[in-house]
Parts: sequence; C-alpha cells; structure tokens
Amino acid sequence: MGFRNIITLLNMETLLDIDYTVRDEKAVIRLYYKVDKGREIREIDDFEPHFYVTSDDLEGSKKNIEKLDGVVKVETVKKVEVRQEIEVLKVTVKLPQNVPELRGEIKEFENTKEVREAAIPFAERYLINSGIVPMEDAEQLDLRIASFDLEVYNPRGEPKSEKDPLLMISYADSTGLKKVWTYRETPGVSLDYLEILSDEKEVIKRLIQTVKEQEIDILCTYNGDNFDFPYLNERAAKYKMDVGLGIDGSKVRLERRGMNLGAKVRGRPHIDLYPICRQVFNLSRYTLENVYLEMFGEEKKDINAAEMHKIWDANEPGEMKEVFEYSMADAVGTLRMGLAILPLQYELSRITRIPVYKSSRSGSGQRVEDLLIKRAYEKNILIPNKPSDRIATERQKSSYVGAYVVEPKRGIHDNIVLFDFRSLYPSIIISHNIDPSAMNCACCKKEEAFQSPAGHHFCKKNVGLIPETVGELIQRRIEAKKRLKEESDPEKKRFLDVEQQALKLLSNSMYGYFAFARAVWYSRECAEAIAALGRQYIHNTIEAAQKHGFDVLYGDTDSIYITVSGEKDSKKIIAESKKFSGEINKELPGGMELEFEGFYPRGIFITKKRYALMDEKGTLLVKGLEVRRRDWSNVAKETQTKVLNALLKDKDPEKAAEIVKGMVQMIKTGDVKLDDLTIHTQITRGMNEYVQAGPHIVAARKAIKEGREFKQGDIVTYVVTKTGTSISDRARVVDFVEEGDYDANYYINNQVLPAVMRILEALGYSEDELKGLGKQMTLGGF
DNA sequence: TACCAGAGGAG
DNA sequence: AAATCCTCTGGTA
Repeated sequence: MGFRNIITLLNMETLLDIDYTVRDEKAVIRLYYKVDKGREIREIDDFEPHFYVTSDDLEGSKKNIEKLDGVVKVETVKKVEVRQEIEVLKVTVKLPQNVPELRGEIKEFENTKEVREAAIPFAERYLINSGIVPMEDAEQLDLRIASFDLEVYNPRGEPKSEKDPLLMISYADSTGLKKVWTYRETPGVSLDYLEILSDEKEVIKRLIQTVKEQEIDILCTYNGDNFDFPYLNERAAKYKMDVGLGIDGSKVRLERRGMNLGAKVRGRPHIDLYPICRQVFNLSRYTLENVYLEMFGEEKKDINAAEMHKIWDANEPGEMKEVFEYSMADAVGTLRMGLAILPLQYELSRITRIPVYKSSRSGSGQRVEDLLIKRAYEKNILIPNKPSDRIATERQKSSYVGAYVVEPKRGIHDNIVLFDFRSLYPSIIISHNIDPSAMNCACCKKEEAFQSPAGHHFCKKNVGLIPETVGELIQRRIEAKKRLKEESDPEKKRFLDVEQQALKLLSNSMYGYFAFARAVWYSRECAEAIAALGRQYIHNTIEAAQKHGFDVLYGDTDSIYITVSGEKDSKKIIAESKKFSGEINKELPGGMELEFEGFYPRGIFITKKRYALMDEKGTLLVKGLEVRRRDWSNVAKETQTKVLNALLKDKDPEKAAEIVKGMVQMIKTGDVKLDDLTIHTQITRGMNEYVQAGPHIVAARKAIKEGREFKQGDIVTYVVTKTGTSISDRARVVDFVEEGDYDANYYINNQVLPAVMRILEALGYSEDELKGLGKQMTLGGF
C-alpha cells in the first residue's frame, strides 16, 4: 500500500445526507458526514442559488432581471445548447425559496425565451457543482445499520392510528443488538431480547434513545414510508412528542412522493426496502416473509397478523411468545435484507450523485436523468426543462414501432442454439451515436452520417451526451468485471459485482429513457431509430443464419434460436454455430457482438413469447407460460411444469396425461389446499376508475366492505369459491375463505386444462383427442 | 360470437 | 411516473 492510500484510509469519510437551511437570510448547505471517529455536519454558506435565462436580447433581459427583488447578480455566461456555444444569463438569487417566484416573473418578460435549470433542488445542485460523491467509501466505514418494526392493536381489521395503540417495537442493528420493547408483562414469558417498559410512550422513546445511543447511520424498514413511520408519528403526537430520530434530534418528515409517502430522517437516511424489493424482484406477493424466502431461501417466522389483537387481549404465554418471536424475526429479517440490498443502493447513489434516501426511491427514468444532469454539468451543457403536464400527456399519445418478434415454429425441437446480441440497444446507441443533439446534424452530409432505417441520420463527428455516457458506463463495467475476475477477496468481489450490476442497470435504461414522456432529453426519434436499427440487425442475422443452413425456430428483439433439422450430432451444430457467430461479428460495428448464449437439447415453442427449453443438465427454462405468471394458481402451474418435464425430459406423453388425470381427480375430491388455488393480481388503477372490473377487483371490493383496505398498487390474493354466479362473483380474498371452499370446475376447466392443453396442442394433439385425456395419447405424436 | 379492458410477461 | 410487443382471461352485448 502506498503512502497516499494510507492517508486516504486515515481520512475516510462518507456523505450520508445533504440538505440546506436558511440562517440570517442566507442559505446554508448542510453535509451530513460519517467520519472514522463518528459523525460530522459541515456547513457551506457561500454557495448561492442560481439558474439560467435564455433571451434574444441579453442586455435588455439583464436590466429587467436585475431590478427584481431577491436577485443578487446577473452575469452573461457561455453554455452549450445542441452543440452550439451560446451566451445566456446566469441569475444568482438570495434564497432557494425565491427561485419559483422569480422564475415565474422572468418567464413573463418580453425577451425571455426560457428560464432553465430552475427546478434542480438546491442541495442537489450543490452536489452536482461541487463534485462531491455521496456514499463514497461507505463500505470501508463500517456504517451502523438498524431496522425496526411495529406491531399494533387491530380489533377492526386495519389498524387506525387514532384509536389503536402500538403493542411493541422490535429493533435490530448491525452491532448485534436485538430488542423487543413492549409495556405489559406476560407471565411465564422471558426472552433475552424482551424488555417490558411502563407504557406505549416509553416504548417509542426507547426506540429513539437506542438509535441515538447506538449511533445508527442508516435506518431500514419494510414499508416504513407508508406504515411504520406515519403510525409512529401519529402515536407519538398523542403524547405531544416528536419522533426525533434525526441526527440533530429533528423529527421524521413525511413527504409526498406521487401517490405514496416518503419518511425522511435528517442525516440518518431511512431506506424503505419494500419499494426496492418491488422494483428488483418479480414475485407473486411482496410480504416480508415472501421476499425473505426469495432472497435467502429460508422461511421467516410468520403469524396470522389479523389475530394480533385477540392474542394480545388473551395474553396467553404460548401465543404471546410466538408474537414476540415473530416481531423480533421481522426486525432481524429486515436488517438482514437491508445488509444485502444496501450496497447496490449505495452504488446507484454514487453513480447518479443523488443522496441515497432519494435515489433508493427513484425509478429508472429518474435515475438515468440524474446521471445525465451530472454529466451535462461537466460538459457545460444547458439542461433542458422538464415538459409540462400537457406536453407529457401529448407525448404519451404518440407511439412508435418497437422490437421485432419472429413467429415461432410451433412444437418440439431438438438441439437448439441460442444467440443474442450483447447489450443490443446500448451498443446501438454508442455505435450509431444516437443522441438528440446528433440527429440530422448540419455538419455531416446525410449519406455520410449514421443512417437509421427510421429515416433519421446521426452525426459522425461529435459524440453526443447520451452515447458518451452509455460508453462510459459500459467501459466502467468492463473494468469492474475485469477487476472482479482478478480479485480473490470475497468481500471485495461482492462490491465489484454490485458495481457492475448498477452500471448495467443504468446503461440498459437509456433506450427507455428516450421514449419516457417526462424526460428532459426526450426524443421519440432517437428511441425509434434505436428500435429500427435493432430490427435491422436481427433481421440481417436471421437471413444470414438461414443462408448458413440453419433453421430459425424463434427470435425476439435481440435473440435467435436456431437448429439444423435432421442433424443429430449436437457437437457439429455447436461448432457450426460458433463459426457462424464469428462470421457475423466480423461484419458488425465495433462494440456490437452476437454471442453464443447456450445450447438446449430440447425445447418446445408454443407462441410468440411463450416457450420452454431443457438445458444439458435437464433443467427446465420456461418463458411466458402460465408457470411464470402470478395470476395463475399453483395447481395449474405445478401441473404444467410436470407435463413439460414429462414431455421434454422423459419424452413420455402418456405420463403427461396421467399427471393431468391425477390432478383433475385431486381437485374433484376437494382436497386441494387454498395455498395452491390462490391467484395474485395487482390493482393497477384507482378502485373507482375501472370500466370493467375483473375477479380481483370484485373480490377486493367485497373485502373492503368487510373492513379490509385495498388500494392502487396492492396485489389481491383471491380464490374462486363455490358460491356465486359469475367467476368474479365467486372470487373472494383468500383470508375470508375456508379450506375446501373452492370451485372445482373452475380450477379444472379454467386453470389446469388450459395450461396443459396449449402445450399438448402445440405437439399436434387435437382438442378432441385431449378431451379424453390419456386414451388416445401415444408416443406416435413424436 | 366478437370485441374490449385489463393484466403481466419477454426482451 | 423507462419503452413496445404479445398472449390470454373474463365481462359485455
């Protein structure tokens, strides 16, 4: 280790949070650092709020703006706009809160063209301009992470914070401290982490006290934004008390974030793992237990939370012990998930230069934009304004042609090779310089520039902001992967892997960003050009493959599945395939590559986007079929999986038929458990906005009448029961259904049979043959 | 039976 | 508050 590195280690620090305050009529930026010895708040009082004004008459505009109250300074500066250096006015103002009003007034001036960069939050503006990287060296500083979870009294179903008290708070942190605080003794229950306090108020106070004493840097919750923190705040308010978890004792602030809330803790970032999990994992449900199982392959202790109030009232030792253990497991589980999830969030915060509280709650469009804004500043590019609601809505109406999907050759095939283009869209952006500022440039003659089949051309002389940014992301990813390969320390390996994941996430989001109606660098033409070029490359590859003697079985966007019909020697097919991709790659522009992605001894293609493949280990890979969908029941999905295995692995259609017959019998006897019959469907719009209510909506409405809450974004878990007329009428939220109360006919005719029939039909069995499943089915079909 | 709204997957 | 392409279900007339 060199001298420099030792110095760096000694002066390790990481910026956890940033905000500003106004003191003596002056804006003061506050930087919340964790340093090796503890915490530090640094203040910057010489950074001034500013924005830009474009005008036809700079001098005239300047004179008008200078007269306005709150304006400190107006200067003429050079900025870059669509590759041209232009002169604009930089308006420096006294306080950040002056900006919206001044912006409005200046916009009305006669000579003003646009007011620019006035909507960038002041603290974020400072981060961009200063070049400070949030969360830098966070991993080296051994941040203290804590999680907590509430249990509340719920006698009427959904707990109401005005009436229903907290029963306990569980807490766990990365130093190993584990606690459950409650305020009532349960005779005969003693647990080392259980602490009995005098009342609810003391329980809340103890949480706050512990977070302070333990010097916690990051707070994790599971749905703390919309449940734990709002509830805690309201219960605390009952005792005229603040939830003063901020590093300076300030209270938790709830901010509106679209339809939801965000719970912000000053200087001690609160990371809600729930929205992150919804973004990262594709699951049927996002309960803590479900996500925990997905992440660690282990069950987390669970109880029926609807019974909480009864258990509390009964205060029976056995049951209460279960509740304490469950509560503790929630905090411990949330902490464990946090420790696994946070590194990627730190990395995204570093790359986009946005504090982790905010970046962990951003969607992919916002994240890409944050990164581009930072890069634009470095290149002195004037950032375009956000579109108005009207323009955004207008943009949403226009659509464009996207990817190409090959009609599959239905049925079973042997010896299948998969090729795909590595990062097709990012590599097209780079190799064809797809950028709004490069489109139809004046400096290149049309025929000399990069051509898009959609009719646009792109400059060959000057690299645009977006291709340059994507190029940098990909370059950094290549380097991270190289270091990952050379690294032997498992911990460092994990960090490098997270880094390359984050870089991939961002570069893959850039294409979608172009067509995102609220994007400041929106360009439908660029999105269109990328998609058109993608179609061109895949079309050309398909043609070349056919010329090479391959049968093209299927393809979607950037992939093609091929085989050689009649060729039994898989080694020959693989060798020929590798030769083919080599030939293709010689013709591709730099940065683009067709990869040999895999070999599958057998596969079945049903329709576009629906197929199954078996790899050389005998593992089934299924795409698009019911097995992959949360809105199908387990009975249907499990039967489908077994049928696929019987056909692809055992090559035994009779076995497939037996499986189906067996399952149909099982359903008829009424022995199937509710867990295997539930269907999960999301409420994607407001409950009153539905023109046509499907079964999940009707089931949710019934549950609402019985005291349950359902809102947009929730996933309804329902069962089709015996009683009622239509399917919707029979659909009920599972919590209200007794074991055994299910509609056998529905599960046979609308679940199991359709899921397996489609596969069998693709093999050439007629529906008539399938009606008497098993009887006529023989190996002849193969 | 034909059509539409709605959902969720693929890439 | 990233995009389009695509299949399939259940309600409605």
